[in-house]
Amino acid sequence: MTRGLSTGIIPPMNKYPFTQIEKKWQNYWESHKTFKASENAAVPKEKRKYVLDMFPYPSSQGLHVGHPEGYTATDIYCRYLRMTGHNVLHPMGFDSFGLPAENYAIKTGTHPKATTEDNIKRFTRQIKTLGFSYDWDRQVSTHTPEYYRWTQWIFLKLYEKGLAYESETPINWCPSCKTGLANEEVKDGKCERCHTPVYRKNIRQWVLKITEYAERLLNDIDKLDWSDAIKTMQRNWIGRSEGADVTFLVAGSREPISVYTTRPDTLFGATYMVLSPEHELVDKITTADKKDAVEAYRIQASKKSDLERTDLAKEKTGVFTGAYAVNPVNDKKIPIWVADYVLISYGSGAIMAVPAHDTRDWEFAKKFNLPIIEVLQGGNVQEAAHTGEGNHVNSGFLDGLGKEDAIKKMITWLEERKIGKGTVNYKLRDWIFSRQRYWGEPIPLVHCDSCGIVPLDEKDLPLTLPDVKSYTPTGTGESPLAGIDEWVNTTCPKCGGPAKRETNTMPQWAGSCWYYLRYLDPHNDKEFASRDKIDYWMPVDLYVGGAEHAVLHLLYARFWHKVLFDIGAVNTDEPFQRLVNQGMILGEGGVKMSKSLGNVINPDDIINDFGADTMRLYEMFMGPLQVSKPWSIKGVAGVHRFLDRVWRVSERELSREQPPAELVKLLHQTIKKVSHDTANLEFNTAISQMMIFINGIFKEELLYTNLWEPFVLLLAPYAPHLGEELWEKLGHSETLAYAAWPSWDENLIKEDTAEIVVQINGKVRTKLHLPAGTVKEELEKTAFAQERIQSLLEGKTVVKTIVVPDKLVNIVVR
RNA sequence: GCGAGAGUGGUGAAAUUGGCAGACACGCUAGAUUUAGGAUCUAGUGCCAUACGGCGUAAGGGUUCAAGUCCCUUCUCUCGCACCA
Repeated sequence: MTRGLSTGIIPPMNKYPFTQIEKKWQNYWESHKTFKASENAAVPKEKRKYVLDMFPYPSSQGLHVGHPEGYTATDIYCRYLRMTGHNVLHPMGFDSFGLPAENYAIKTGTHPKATTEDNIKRFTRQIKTLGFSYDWDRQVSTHTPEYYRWTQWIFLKLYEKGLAYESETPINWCPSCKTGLANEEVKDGKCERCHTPVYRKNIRQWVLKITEYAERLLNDIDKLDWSDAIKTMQRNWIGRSEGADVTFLVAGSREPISVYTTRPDTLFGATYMVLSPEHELVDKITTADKKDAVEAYRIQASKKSDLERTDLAKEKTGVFTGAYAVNPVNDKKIPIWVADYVLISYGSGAIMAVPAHDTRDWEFAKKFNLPIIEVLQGGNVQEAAHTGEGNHVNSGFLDGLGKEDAIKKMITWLEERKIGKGTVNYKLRDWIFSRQRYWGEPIPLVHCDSCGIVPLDEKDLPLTLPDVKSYTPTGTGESPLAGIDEWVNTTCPKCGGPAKRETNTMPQWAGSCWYYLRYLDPHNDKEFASRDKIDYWMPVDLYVGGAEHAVLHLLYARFWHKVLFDIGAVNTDEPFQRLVNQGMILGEGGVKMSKSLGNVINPDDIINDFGADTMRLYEMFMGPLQVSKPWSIKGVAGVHRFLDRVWRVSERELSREQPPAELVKLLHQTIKKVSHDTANLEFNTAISQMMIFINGIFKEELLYTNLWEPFVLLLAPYAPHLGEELWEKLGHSETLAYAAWPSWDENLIKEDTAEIVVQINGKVRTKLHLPAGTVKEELEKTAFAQERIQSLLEGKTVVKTIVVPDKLVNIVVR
């Protein structure tokens, strides 16, 4: 027996044979296909539920304790739904393209497919040992050609709609992963995956026009039943702002420069302009004598990583181009500078600087001695930028106006003269969609010398990944696919002439953008999913997963779904109606679980020592699903003790007699509480109530069937193996997975006596036990009649008395 | 800096609408049992006080008969964004 070695503590003696029980029922469910879902037309729409887990990346580390948290929550909920008469779709699959398998391939030469499929096997086994009620016949893995055929198909639709384009603009380059990254994959200027600082690099990229959907992605957030935290994050990420584009002309050359500003009303205070170092006009406008200085500055700026560029924000840098622009409102000549505090990627990459009322411009102006002109009253602009409200001054036709009016008036003025217009801007940028790596979906396009870019014909999908000799990225901006001549060289689908395949692959997010649709019809080889099945199940009723996907996966998937909606392929414009983010499970003591701290818990060990039911129950008992909470092996043992007690109770002699009224009441209270809490995903308090129930009947010698049968059904979604075993012990031959959920009788729950708290000035002085429903007058009378109350009231004046039936009497005295 | 969320015993936490703060569990204390037990059972366990009683939900203020819950100020922590013009 090696039991106990793995978790480091000796587990309680195995009083209930969880190992055998769990194996037995897992086999039963699998062989009976107990949880197979089908599209039964007789079930009305509101009784169909699609409950989805975020599918895992099958890493080589296997499952960690964070995975079962969300999976257990949805599993309990699904089992509850089935027992309450719902048709439930609950699938699982794998997000199986990704860098770790490829990096491993570079190191060892093992094909990522082999690693990935081994890991999938391991994950599947681990997930199955937890007894989740997935319909495994619907499992999908995004790396299989049967799956990515349709990922490519959707890409072609995006391309057809003009939502995919090639671009050479600078992108975030991770030198360690040797690939470009989307903005969403950069955190604090570092690669989200490997924490290497990223820098900007010009690479030919495929980009998806997510910005075209920015407004809808923003507005439709309101329709979603998601946490405010995630909704706010998405809104901030989209970052809508209203303002104006204003065109300045370069003095002399009359070259137009467009700037975006949210404060066109401060135009009279614009004392200089700034172009970002990457701005295309820099070369054109820089005067001969400044060429060297400007060029040096641009080179210096381009070498900075994003991290350096933002971290060194305290000290503004910049260089004068020698050129001047004309401020269109007053025809004043203002100098044009180049500075890296202006970003090429936002607005037009150029700004009008209003140092009096913008902190960044103020700092810059102070450093380089540029004029500061106050146009809003209320501060001392020589001392600090005044960014608050104020009436306009020094602003010609805007003088005396407040912010709102002045903005409106200025926009009208600009529009009349055709030198500007009101516009909306977004922080959201287009989604850089190609990766210079091997292990991803090939992009189904070819480059033809005579026809240009030509999409593959749908019937030629999937375009499969060829085998390569070396997985090492070239690092020059081409994927390892570029080295496979026989794959790269092809013929043009349009003209039949020689052509080259696109060698970039799709980012990992591609497959997860639509997997919830493939579950609906995973074996369909005619369509990505049949419309009937989409109509039957969509949208997803409940989606549970970690908050780390707040702006990546969840925004991308919403975008693709809207595109699919627009081409008439799906029935809803949002995929995930309700979203719940589970909290993180921390190590003992509240620190993060990490390999370096050696505090990572392997679910296999817990299952070996305590059983899957204990593992499930413990993770739900720790606290509310949505919050982070620390692991405690003592807590695991405590929950195991509870299940052990349940088992021991079940071994008592069964009695068909009517149980004592007190216990019937306890049962009905328990049914009510567990029903309510399970429906609301408040599993921790539901478990507490079941513990209270067991504590209540534990003292009895007999086990009353009338109490036990309903309780077993309540427990079953939480501890399904034990539930089935106890159900069988009660003489049932069929699974309880579809047994009717117990109902409660409100009359049996009612207490017949109420404990009434008697307070004086809000402090509890005594308690009364009176029949429930006793009228106010009677309560008040009884309260005042109490000896203790009488003595405490001596010498005091009663100001008033508040009576809450069945709750309290509060006597206010002076 | 901006945005969002959270602060309750020794620990994880609970508390429909403002109505007995701390359910349930861990840990701890004492006892029972001796069946190898770190198993099981019983009782106790917010803090101060021998007691009467008092004090307690980050701190301070407010509304109210009554506040963990509502309002204001401050502090701390977590998460997200971060020169977004």
